[in-house]
Amino acid sequence: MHNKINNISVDCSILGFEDGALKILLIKRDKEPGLNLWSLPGSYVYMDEKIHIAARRVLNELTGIHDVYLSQVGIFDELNRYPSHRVVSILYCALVKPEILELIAGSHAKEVGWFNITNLHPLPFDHNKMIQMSLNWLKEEIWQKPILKNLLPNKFPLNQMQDLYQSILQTSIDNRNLRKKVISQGLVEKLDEKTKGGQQRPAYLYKFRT
Amino acid sequence: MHNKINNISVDCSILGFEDGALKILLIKRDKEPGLNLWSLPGSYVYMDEKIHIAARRVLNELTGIHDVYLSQVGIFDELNRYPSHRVVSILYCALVKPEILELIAGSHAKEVGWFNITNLHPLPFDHNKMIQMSLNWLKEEIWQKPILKNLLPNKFPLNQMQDLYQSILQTSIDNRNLRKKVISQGLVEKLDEKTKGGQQRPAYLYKFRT
DNA sequence: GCAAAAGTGTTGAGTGTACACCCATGC
DNA sequence: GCATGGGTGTACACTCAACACTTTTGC
Repeated sequence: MHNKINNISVDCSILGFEDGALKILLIKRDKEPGLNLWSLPGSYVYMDEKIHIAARRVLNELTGIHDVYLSQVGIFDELNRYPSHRVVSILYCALVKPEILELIAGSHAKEVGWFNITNLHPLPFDHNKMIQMSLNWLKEEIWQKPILKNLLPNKFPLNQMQDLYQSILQTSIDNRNLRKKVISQGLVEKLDEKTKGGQQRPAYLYKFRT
Repeated sequence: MHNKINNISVDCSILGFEDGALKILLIKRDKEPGLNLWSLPGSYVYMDEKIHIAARRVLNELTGIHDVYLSQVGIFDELNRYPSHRVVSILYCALVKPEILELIAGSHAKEVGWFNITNLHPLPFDHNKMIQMSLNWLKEEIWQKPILKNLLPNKFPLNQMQDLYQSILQTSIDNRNLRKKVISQGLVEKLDEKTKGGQQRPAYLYKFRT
């Protein structure tokens, strides 16, 4: 039924944000080539399956979760990118909220782990390049669409949002300017609620509008 | 030698600008499916060929020309987009200067023709969608990169440039504002030369910088 | 009361947009 | 001299970037 197209695959770069740092989800490969190496999750595309469906399938098999933001970011087609034969891979990037992040780590389908995206060790195939492309894609998208919604909790203090911007852009941002911007643009909305349990002054929580 | 990957193809949307209108190059298909229908030029990708090379090959076979601006714009993967079997197609968009435009029309490799991009008749497969995506892509790129360079002659009056902007964006633009913008940004440079042979006041010619 | 993080305003530069008339040439 | 397209300037609104101190809480 589900014949593979063995020249076309998808790979997923699954990003999350925790403890002020961007993380990526890797799996320990359970087959050759690259057995036991940490790598991006991926799969061949089936003959009767649209490509983005294949990407969702990979995500679901891995996490059991459906409502994750997913976007196509590029094509990798180096002739020798995969050792055994020619495989063209379509790269997808998924963004997951912290609420789901823990859940995924606990899944027992495969051995999975969240890795800090900075100073990541070498991965097999062209997976480091793929991650680099995901980050570049994210940098571009960040000002175009309210995409950070998918990396932040439903309620968050603005400073957490600022940390996220800074992690992605790899620069520091003026807090007054950022606050003014996201509020005046109507991107976020202040709630009647504050953080508690912190060691200092509590912060107002915000949520994304729309 | 050159085995086809028969699930992966490229299609090329080749755009030009002439007589104040955007045009697209179509070929009359010389094989089934769609024999004798006008359509985008395309080809399977070979096993030992990168995808963008396949796109250039299509262009070269058709026109004999090498230095054409070419960019990947999207992937088409509807299950039934091609009648006989599953083919995933990568869409490329090429931009050609008027100097080359005539030349291509005269090539005798295949029956080719330039068509006005507005009110284009229905094309086979998903080719109308592809063209639509090319136009959307062009609209986005137009302010990001000095891409119009590839659609205008080497020397051109600013009003011609304005016509091109307007054709692409499908809106009218204030000429003072546009002139100010492209000059102050250093996008174009005034030459010591004017149009001649026109029926009215000659216009200064400009060229793209870089 | 003090350490630590949260929160807040103003100014200047630059950019985008709206808008209407004179200019140079061919005929 | 007139029709045709070529060319020009100003004023306002908005957006962005730079910059440092006060406030609130937990301990």
